[in-house]
Amino acid sequence: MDKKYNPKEHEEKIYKRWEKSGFFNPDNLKNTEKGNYSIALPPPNVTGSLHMGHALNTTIQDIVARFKRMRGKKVLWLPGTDHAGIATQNVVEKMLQKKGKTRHELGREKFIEKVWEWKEKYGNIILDQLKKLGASCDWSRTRFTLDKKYSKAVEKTFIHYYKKGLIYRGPRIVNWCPRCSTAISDIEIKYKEEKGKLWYIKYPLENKDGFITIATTRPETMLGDTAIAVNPKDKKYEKLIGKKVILPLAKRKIPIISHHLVDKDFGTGALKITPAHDNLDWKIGQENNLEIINVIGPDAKMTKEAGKEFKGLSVKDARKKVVEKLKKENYLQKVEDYPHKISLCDRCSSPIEPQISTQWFIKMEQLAKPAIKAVAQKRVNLLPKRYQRVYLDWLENVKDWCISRQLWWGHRLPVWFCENEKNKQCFVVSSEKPKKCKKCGATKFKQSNDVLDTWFSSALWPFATLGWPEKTKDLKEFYPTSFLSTARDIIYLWVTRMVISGLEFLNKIPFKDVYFHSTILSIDGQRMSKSRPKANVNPLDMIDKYGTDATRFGLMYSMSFGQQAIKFDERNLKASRNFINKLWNISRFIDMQLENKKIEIKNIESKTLADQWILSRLNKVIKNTTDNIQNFKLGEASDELYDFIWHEFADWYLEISKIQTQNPETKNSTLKILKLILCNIIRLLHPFIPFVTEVLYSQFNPLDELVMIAPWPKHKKEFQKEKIEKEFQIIQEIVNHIRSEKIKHYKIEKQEYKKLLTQKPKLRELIKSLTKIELEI
RNA sequence: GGACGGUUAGCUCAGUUGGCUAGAGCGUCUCGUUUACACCGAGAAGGCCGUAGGUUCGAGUCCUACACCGUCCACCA
Repeated sequence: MDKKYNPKEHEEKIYKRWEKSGFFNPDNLKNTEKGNYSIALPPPNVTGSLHMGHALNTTIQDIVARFKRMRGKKVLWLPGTDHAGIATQNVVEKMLQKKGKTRHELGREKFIEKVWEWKEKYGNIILDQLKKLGASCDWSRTRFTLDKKYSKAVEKTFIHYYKKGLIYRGPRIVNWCPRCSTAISDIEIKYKEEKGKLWYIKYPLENKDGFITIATTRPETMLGDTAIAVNPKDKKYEKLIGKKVILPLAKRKIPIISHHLVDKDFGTGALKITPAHDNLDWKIGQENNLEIINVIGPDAKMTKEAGKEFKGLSVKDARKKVVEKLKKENYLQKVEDYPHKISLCDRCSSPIEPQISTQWFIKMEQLAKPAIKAVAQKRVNLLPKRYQRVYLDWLENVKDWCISRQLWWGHRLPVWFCENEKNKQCFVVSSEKPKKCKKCGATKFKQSNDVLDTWFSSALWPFATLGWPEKTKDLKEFYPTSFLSTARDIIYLWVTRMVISGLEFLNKIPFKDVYFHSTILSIDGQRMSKSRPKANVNPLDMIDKYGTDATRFGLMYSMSFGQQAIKFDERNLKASRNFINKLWNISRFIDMQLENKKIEIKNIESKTLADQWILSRLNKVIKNTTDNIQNFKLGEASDELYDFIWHEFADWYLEISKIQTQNPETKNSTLKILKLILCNIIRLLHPFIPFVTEVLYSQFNPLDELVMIAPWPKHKKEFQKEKIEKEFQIIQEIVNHIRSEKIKHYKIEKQEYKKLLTQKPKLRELIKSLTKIELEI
């Protein structure tokens, strides 16, 4: 064995050995009478490249998968990727842009071809990166959300909801991203604080002197105002309700109405209503039958409704011009600085323009109910516990979900519009092109141009990957899945919707335990992002520098169960690399001690206090590690293993073993115990640091066996002895004391210590050997 | 505005049901090449456990308020 462990020499070879063994595929596992255990890998986007979050999440899942495999479960960890509608389309569009082309020039079919080409070339990079992390996924079952079978499942789902009356279509105000030119759902928006202004604008009252002042952050939208609203309880405006004002610039007459949602304490307490470009205004507009005037188009430019002089201007320019004119015409009362949040597209960071557009929605209230129940009744176990509240709060107040997107890359809606001059709104919902429309008699059809929200298909991941809607063997064996590990920022986007669809289509929860892991931040406490390359740590660089095992262990070592964020500290990886090297050298030492002798770990005799102590400690550690992994407390488990192996086994027992092997009476029993402990810790560590433990396992097992499927250590209670541990602690205390005081002669004072050393005179010898000091009792 | 996290050694973090003489890794300092390991060993220094109250024989741990940092939610125009 080399003096140092060099990960690069082993990792690739070991991974190939695992793949060759076939044991990533549950069908090849033997002795799996303990039942099935399945995990669906949260599918990374095809556009994704490995970041720290993936490294963390993959490690967590791999530890659980390997642990369960060693515990005799038939483990399936199913991998795959997500087509990631907007994200992927954007990437390919950008690529085309560099060549000076747009997707529209190419046309839909050609463009989709291009995206597929891109996907074939780059889409699996991330999966290869997961392999570098040691992921024990069954790659033979890899799925993609746009696979033919998967797409069938998506279609079936849509048709099912439609037939149930849960899907409807209609004009609504939606979050419109002008850059992606599509609608997006409420949860695909992010917010950014901006130093804005609050403009106070006077709206003159009709036929009267005087005016009502409103405050707005978006003066350009006033061109589309169709009312002013005040709170019905607001006394200062009481008498004005029902009156009319003249809208400045446009010179339209618009009514003053009342609505309880108007905050009388904000601004002047009067709110201008632009139903076409604001959520609240839309709502108030609907309830009051207000006219809708679209002044901003889907391209974020002013429309002709905005008036001749504004038409074609960008929102920004229109704002400038509107403000100038208001000032000139003396409508502007004042301007205040006003920091506020603007909404941005989560994918491309363009400002969202609320727009009225015809979209498809799914009614959520009824669907949410069983999903609420499942978690409230703990059939789905969300961990850490506090996230149950987060999950429930959202579902209890859930809004309808806009599922249509004006993109090309994705699952096209199984909706066929009738090509009929008279009725352009008539359509048939069907997986195949229909022959004839029963409603309007049309025989010619055109499929809807919209595709479904990416998350609509992701919602089916736990079962569509297993072959649903067909009743496959896999579905029967591995659904519901056992465990989901994911980031908490997709609770709403993904987790809730998987629970909903699992219950709707299979009448069973999609997973038993859900663990929301910590978010990895850079060491300055900021989110890692591409815009700050220095703070953004690439896991592959870490693997290169410290090896995969150290990267994995370092992540686990920095983690603790409930915590929300981890400030990534490279020092933990370094410490882990050193720990792995320590393990390597412990093994090397034992290997040398064994002198190629075949020592069977049978009939263990513990002849000394140290023997009994280390066996007691080992068994306690086996128990705790097992419990901790079972409860997903992987940080706690790795901490304990680190401490036990380094500071108990190596620092104490190994040193004592050097003395014990000098004595023919204790030599053999000591060697046996050394080997026994080592074999156990190799197994306990395997889920965490799979590569080095596999190498070491081969070193001590000449047979071509893999630790990957070796049985998990059993906790033997009879070895665990409190009294022995206490006695050994006394020895440690005495030795530590002697060392710290650097004394040459030591007199034992404590009665308890005297008693022990009188009872067991050999311990005096031991202390002497460890400290080279004569004891006086 | 609401909800949830965090605040413990110079840095990054552990501290279960209240018993702590508050721990680890890194860093600093002092020794050290002895049957594995200098990616090592032995040791040392370093803490009013965010602030202020309260409960208790006893509080880092429980309660209340506040401050700062962070995350999520909301129809703050």
